Amino acid sequence: MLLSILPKTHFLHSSFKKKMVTIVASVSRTKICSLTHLHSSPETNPSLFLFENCNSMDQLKQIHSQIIQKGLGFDPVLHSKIIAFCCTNNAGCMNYAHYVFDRIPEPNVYIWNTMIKGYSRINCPNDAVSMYKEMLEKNVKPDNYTFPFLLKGYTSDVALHCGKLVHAHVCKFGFDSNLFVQNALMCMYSLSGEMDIARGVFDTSLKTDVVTWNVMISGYNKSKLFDESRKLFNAMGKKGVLPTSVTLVSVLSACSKLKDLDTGKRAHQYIIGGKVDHSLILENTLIDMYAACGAMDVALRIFGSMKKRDFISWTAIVKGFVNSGQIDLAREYFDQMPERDSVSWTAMIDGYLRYNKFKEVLILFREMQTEKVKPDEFTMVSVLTACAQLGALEAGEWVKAYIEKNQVKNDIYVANALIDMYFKCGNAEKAVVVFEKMARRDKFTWTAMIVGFAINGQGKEALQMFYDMLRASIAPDGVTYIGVLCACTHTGMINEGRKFFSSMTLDHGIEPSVAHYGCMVDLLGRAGHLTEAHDVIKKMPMEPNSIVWGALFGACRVHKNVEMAELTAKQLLQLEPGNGAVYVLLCNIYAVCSKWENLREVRKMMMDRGIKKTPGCSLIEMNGTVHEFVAGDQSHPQSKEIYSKLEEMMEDLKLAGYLCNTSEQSLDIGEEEKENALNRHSEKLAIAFGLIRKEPGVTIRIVKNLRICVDCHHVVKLVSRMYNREVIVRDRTRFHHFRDGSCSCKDYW
DNA sequence: GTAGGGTTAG
Repeated sequence: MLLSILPKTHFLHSSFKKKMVTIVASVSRTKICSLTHLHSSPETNPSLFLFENCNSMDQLKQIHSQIIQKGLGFDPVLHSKIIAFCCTNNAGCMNYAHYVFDRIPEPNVYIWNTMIKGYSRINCPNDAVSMYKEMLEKNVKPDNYTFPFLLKGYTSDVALHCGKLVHAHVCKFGFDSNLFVQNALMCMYSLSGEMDIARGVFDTSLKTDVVTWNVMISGYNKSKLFDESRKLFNAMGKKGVLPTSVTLVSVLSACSKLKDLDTGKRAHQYIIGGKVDHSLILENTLIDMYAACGAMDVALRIFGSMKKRDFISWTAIVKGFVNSGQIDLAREYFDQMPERDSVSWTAMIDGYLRYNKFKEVLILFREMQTEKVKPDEFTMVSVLTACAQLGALEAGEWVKAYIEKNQVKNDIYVANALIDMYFKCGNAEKAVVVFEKMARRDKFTWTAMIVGFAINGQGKEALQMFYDMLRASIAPDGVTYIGVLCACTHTGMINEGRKFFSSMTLDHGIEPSVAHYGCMVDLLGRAGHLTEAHDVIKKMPMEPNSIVWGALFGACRVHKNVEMAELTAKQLLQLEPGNGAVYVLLCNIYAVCSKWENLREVRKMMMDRGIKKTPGCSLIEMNGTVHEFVAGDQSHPQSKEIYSKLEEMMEDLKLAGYLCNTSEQSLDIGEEEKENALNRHSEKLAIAFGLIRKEPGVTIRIVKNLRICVDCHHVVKLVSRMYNREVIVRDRTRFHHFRDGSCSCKDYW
């Protein structure tokens, strides 16, 4: 457009140098070119000087127009200069470059290269590829510069799609032994995750330099093959190739992931020895490595001696304290940070998540918003996981809406976390909606669906998912099979469970872990096959842990088998002498079988050993806030109302024929007292609170830390019918969906 | 006349 309205060019002026000075003065307020510069210049093509200080497209266009005015419009060197500016300068514009390019009758390979480089630089690999193709069509042969420029702009998609073809061209045109081209090829293969091919190029290259090694090491890091990175670092040491700071950054990052303090220290030695340049990035990776390896003293020393720190330095320290379990210290440093980006916030949020401080996660997330830091997809995964753990559906829904409204990157991790959140909040329907909308599904997606259906008592759907997964050619892993076995357990599918247990090894080569044996014991035990379950324990190739024995123990309680319970309890207490739950469960069993003498013994044992039972605790969410109740809790601000509602509720139930089931009460006390204690169970308090505060017809959702007791289970069933209220209780192992007087678990839990 | 490599989080 601009060029078409420019005046026609005339002839070459004799006093060209003088004229150019006038041009410079007139075309721009910025003095592009100084007089001294001009005086010391060659007479041949003085307009080249104009480009030296040009720093905007505006200036470039004016220079261009003057060039045309002066009749230099056909000078190939000046064209190259214009294109080079557009293709390499930050202010450059590729559309303008292409415009000029199209007006060159026969561009040489240098100009083609520059155009390719330009498109790569602005991350338009497809345009770069088009240029390359056009160049071949015009019979211009690529040279050794062409391929590094072309490959530089590749994204992983383009690399996967046409990387190998370009590699073939490299060989065809005879550049496969050019060092720069080889390095570019390796870099391209690393990008598409094809490290084996990258390694092939590396191994066959006759000439290498330190960049070659750096490309390979960072490539292995990209593919999370940190052990290979370390091996290459060792190998380059043996070959006498000196690492640069780039090498060390990659190697230290790998050491951080591998928690390899020894290699990390060796890398550090190069820095101490002054063999490489210091940089902020290098210091940050050093801190990260020491912090990840638990050497917080060294990490802090480096941190303290740094002249300049950025939020990555601070975040590395916060993360280090999180790793070492010092969450309060992590918070102290976090609070002191002069600046925090979303990564810093996520590090702290993730810290709370890892130490099961889920409420703190939500609080911190809210704070993050008041500070106007935009959360990213990593933050969302952590927050959604916390919502899942809390069973906080409202908060989870809010996060989902936030993601959509703020266009946070909705990747496969976020979708997987959403599925998990919905299932752990007892909402299978919405989990399915997320699942169906996903463009890509991985092993974790399918496993989340299988486990999700399983814990929600939808065994058939879980197994259907498993078959769909196999049909989609996604290989299951050990965790997938935990879900499959769990689905069989929760719905009493014993034969299917047996079948899957053997097929996991036979068909998929997955060796059962202790957890899988635990599932089998649970499956058989719950169904009443106590002896067979015990046989599984006896025959398993590894030492049974407390979870395995615990599964059998639970089965003994359900099936009232005192003898095996005692045998199991003995094993359990050997493994975990301080586990209060075992004593409590043993008391329960004695109570169910009215063995009061034994019960008293166990209680005495508990007293002597100072063992306390884990207090039952129930959570209920109200308008995004999580309320927590423990048995007999009176700390809630609405406590009075809650207790009177609870009393009213129990009266209503009694009128409807409810009889208190105190059989599981281990206390050797009077019936009335037992009943009283039962009535104060945390889930009953939470339900009473829910009935007061939640509108009629709104589902009441409760999350309990322990297994729901027989009496509470019975009560909730009646509540669901009498008040026409859907109640969903998530206990330690699974969900109970109560509707119209019955429970999804079919009383099998 | 033009080339290549790096840090933090699931």
